[in-house]
Amino acid sequence: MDLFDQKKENKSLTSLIFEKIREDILNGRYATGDKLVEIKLADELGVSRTPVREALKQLELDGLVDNIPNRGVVVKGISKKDIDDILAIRLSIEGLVGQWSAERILDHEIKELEEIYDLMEFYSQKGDVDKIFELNTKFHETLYQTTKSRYLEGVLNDFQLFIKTARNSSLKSEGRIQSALEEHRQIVAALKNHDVEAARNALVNHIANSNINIKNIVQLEEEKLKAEMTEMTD
Amino acid sequence: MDLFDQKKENKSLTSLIFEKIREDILNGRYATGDKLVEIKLADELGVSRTPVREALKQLELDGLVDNIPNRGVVVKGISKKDIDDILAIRLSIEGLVGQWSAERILDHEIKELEEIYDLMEFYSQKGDVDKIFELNTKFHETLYQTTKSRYLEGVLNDFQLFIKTARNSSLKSEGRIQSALEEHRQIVAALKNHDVEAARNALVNHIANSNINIKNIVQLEEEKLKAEMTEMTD
DNA sequence: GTTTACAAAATTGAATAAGATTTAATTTAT
DNA sequence: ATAAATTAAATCTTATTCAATTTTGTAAAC
Repeated sequence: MDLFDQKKENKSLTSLIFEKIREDILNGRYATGDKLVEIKLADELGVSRTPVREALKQLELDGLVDNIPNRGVVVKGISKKDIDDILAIRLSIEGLVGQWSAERILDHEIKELEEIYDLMEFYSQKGDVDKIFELNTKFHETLYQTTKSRYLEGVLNDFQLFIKTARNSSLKSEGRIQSALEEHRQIVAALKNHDVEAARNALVNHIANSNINIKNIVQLEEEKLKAEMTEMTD
Repeated sequence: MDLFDQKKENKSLTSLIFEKIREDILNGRYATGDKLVEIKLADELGVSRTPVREALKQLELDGLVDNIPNRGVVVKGISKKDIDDILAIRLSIEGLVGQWSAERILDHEIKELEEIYDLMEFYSQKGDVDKIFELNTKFHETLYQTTKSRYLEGVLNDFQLFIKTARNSSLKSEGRIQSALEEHRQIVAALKNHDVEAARNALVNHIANSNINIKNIVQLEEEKLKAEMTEMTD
């Protein structure tokens, strides 16, 4: 595989492989229960076992795989229950994001959020969903940065990544992009005024709405999957 | 070093080394900015470079060290600001712990918490502070388990570990053990009744008090340190 | 005295080999 | 057919090697 021929951005092979496998798990290429064999992955990626092992050890810490000593690693992945859990935890933290961000955000960060907002508006008019996905993720990542808390940022970035697929499908549902845009607008406005309470409310409101939407989508997709399954056996 | 002569509990060398170095960082044996050289650590621990490398990669993901490609890893550690951050985040999540625990706790888990509580009471009468530290950590770990949420559990266990030192010193302050015991009692009582609101309140109250205490201790210790520093230069 | 240049040393990154250990699968013996 | 023994497969760990990169030490140049 030529993915790793020229190393990018001064990153180690290990971290590239880590991100690749993580992506493959979160995108569903590897399903829960799949066994990840070091030498297979190494051959597949065209590297030696060493960086693969290191990446797998990191994935273990990330909770995406189980590493049973002397037996190897199996994929854990993200279940529907996991998504529910993450959404609830996220909801109970995002108020703090609003508070800290309103207190600590810098002028250039406000500008950055405004730019992302404008771009989202632009691409929503063009109907470019992929760009919107990307910008939506970036909006929240940038927001997390403004809190100046590496722990808050770390936890929420992880969560965001874990539920990425569900989040993206949810944005496709009727009218969600428009409402999300309006919610983003309110968040930015509150932050611009450094209004702690307004920022808290705007963020909690946004995440609560997002959660409802994501849960609906996950539910729908599960039912669709079930219908397909019964169709198969009929 | 004979720490790793006979491997414990079916754990890999890598994870033992990971825990050892993490412990050394959190206990202050390695200070922020210290460089961790693979071969030195390997010699020190009497193992080869490979498991040390894997452990360091895990520590990087844990946020306790920075890994700069081709330059090595340096210790990040936990600053006073980090502790403040973690306390605030913890406070905003623990309500959820109360809720989920009250909804999902099993009978045998209630018994387990009661036993830990009884033991803490016993050792507090004996004045065995180390045992109390241990039991206090165990109480909260057990509590996190009862939520049946691997993410909530994971995040909070990490946080608890990161602020372990501060938490322990805080328990030493006058009367804190007694008040903490009373708060634990209220938590268990609420959980036993599966009373969601009461559990939320009891937990938020406990964590809020704990936070105040920890902040005071951290503040005091910092001032003491500063006083010593100026004493040196006088 | 400070800076610059360059070679040497040290460290990490990655690959590979090899033996030990553990687990899983297969065969053999009863 | 079950139990025991053997074989096979995969991981764990050590060890060695080479390349790439950074750091250090030294000397020349300003």
